[in-house]
Amino acid sequence: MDRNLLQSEKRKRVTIKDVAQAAGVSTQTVSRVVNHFPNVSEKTRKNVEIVIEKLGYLPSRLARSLSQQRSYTLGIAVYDLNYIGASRTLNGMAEWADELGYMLLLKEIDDFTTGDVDGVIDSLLAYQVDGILWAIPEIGNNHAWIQDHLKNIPVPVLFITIPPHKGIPSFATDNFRGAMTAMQHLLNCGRTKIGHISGPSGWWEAEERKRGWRESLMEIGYEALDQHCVEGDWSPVSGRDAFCQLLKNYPEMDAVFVANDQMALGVLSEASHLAIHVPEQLAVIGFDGIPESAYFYPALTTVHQDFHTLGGRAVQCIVEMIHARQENRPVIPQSGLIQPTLVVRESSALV
Amino acid sequence: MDRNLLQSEKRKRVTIKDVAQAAGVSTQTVSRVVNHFPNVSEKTRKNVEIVIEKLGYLPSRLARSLSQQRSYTLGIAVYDLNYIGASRTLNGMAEWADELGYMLLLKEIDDFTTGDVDGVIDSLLAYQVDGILWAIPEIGNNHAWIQDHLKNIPVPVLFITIPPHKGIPSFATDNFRGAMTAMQHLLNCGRTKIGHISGPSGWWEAEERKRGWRESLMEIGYEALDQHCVEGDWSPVSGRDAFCQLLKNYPEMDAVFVANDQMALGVLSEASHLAIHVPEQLAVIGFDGIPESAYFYPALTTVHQDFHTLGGRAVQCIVEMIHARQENRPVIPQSGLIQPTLVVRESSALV
DNA sequence: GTTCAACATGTTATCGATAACATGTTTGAG
DNA sequence: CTCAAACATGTTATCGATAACATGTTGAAC
Repeated sequence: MDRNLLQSEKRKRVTIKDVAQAAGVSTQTVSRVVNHFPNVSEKTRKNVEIVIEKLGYLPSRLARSLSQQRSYTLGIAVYDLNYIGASRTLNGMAEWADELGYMLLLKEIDDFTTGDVDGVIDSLLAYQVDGILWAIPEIGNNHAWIQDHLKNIPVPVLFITIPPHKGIPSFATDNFRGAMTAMQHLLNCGRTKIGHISGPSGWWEAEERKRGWRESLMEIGYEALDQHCVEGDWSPVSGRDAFCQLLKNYPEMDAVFVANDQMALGVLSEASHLAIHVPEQLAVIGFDGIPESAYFYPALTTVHQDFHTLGGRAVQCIVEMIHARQENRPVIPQSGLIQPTLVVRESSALV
Repeated sequence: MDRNLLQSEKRKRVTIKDVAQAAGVSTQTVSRVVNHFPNVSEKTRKNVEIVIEKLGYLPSRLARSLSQQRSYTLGIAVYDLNYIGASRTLNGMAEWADELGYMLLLKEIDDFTTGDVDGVIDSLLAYQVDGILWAIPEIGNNHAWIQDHLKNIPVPVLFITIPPHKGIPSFATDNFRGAMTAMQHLLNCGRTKIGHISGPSGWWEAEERKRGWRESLMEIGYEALDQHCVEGDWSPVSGRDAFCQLLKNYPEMDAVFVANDQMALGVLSEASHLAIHVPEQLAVIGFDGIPESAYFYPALTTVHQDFHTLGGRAVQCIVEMIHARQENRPVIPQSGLIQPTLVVRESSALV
């Protein structure tokens, strides 16, 4: 019964030709009307518009892309949408892309260690994206290919969450500064025996946060010992496990700086089981500022990064690059570091 | 200095013509090689492949889409990527889209109450998507347009997280059954005075969960009173506020079924502040099964929905619909309800 | 040695739009 | 009244590929 309903749409798409014919003008004139060109008489314009409305004509962006050699489409390569950072960044991108009249072509990759990076780029380029936003975390030197391949990519590429390289446009949160701020806060609270639970080694973000931990300790003359830092994989479980290890390595620890909120949650949970009082016995501070963190027990002090803005800025930036190239202006690679902000809550009260 | 590097790519894209010329064959032959058609001599094929490799030829999917009248692209309309469900669903979609050779064209909309739904659809159709996945929550009857417009959409549309309608393909989690399971569990634990914190009224998901709450109580002869349910907006804050209200409305309450984990987190947090012991005095159960919930304090019992599978199934389903239409087979609208699973943790232990 | 199928390849038209160029029509200055 | 600029519109070529059709070659059957 409903077959009818679902099949009836087999009819052909209304094209510019149909409109032209129905309106008794050339396709070019229709095109002019659609694109709001000047030099179309008011009468013709009205007439064409009426026909367009009547036929329900929808210009094919595809055809336009082909003839104009640009698609008003941005290619987005993301690593793992399950990661809150990725989805929020994407959220910011979507908003601005919409604002600026671009569509997003999404490609999620699950394993960024393999070399099929080219495959991803190619599949985006095949769709003629006008620019590429590369939001894959930099781990180790999996960006080695950048140097090799960038010059072969015919559209602007902007990297998200990679360290600033000379001449390579990128946006990222200032992880190092964020970490320093967090540590400063702990020190201000009177803690000095501060352990660290880091993200997976090799990840730039993890390294930077760890560096913040290390350097802030060194600044005040303390040494950041290797065994005072245990590595997690960003997940709550790993945070808990790392915490257990850390307790062994560093029993006198009075604070712990955890590289993200989810692992911090694992820490809080375990601390509670072990009857370790937070913040009295142990101050805990996280990173990311996920909305849940305000309701952890106790409420988590954290370094809040503004993913939404990050994504938004990235889109604005790459669109600017695209326009520059379009108009044959030189494309000046810009890099931006977004400053995160410290959100102080219960888990790090004064001693 | 790096201007050079970033501008050097101005050179033209390598097209099928370039390859044809360089290989001394017609474009058609190149096309045949690229698409692995039979009836190409081994010698020619090898030769062409070598030229392709040498020139770095990348077929334009755009051109192909235009001539084939299909784009191997799926349009995705999502509501709010910040919502964990949306991003995880998208994750599942991306995985399967990749698997099946489709790209995702993403459109996020922020306000689904306004009538510019057509605008979103049109912008997807303009890009000639082969099918549309509509992952916008159904609130109230904002789907009224479905009946009116579906027949005008020239590609298959599949709805995610809307109630099954006759003849309209959709996928969703079985919220009602999930809620029933949750309630059953609480009842098994010996709780009978069960309150509910619902999602925003009008949301189908919220209504279904609430219905599960109501009906399971009625089944055993209890009445679900209006004041025993307070509405939240899915956020932790709202969960906390609703909980406070609920405590007033229903002081003797011994369990609360919360419509999502984030609001449940708000409840746990407040309970802890008020020194209400969970689960001894109050059992708490959530919905969604976000990974953090295992580390809440206490660990949260919850109804886990498999967003990833939901997204994946949706993509598989719409691709099947697309193929059916392509081959002029009748498109039989399928609807699927994905069953969620109960995850029992500390927050709901036996009395 | 024909003849026809199977194979290999090339030609032309087409997808839906726009760019570039061409043509015809006003209109106003002189 | 003439002429050129300004305006309105149409024609043709093009974007990069593929479908449909056309042609040429080979080889096996009779």
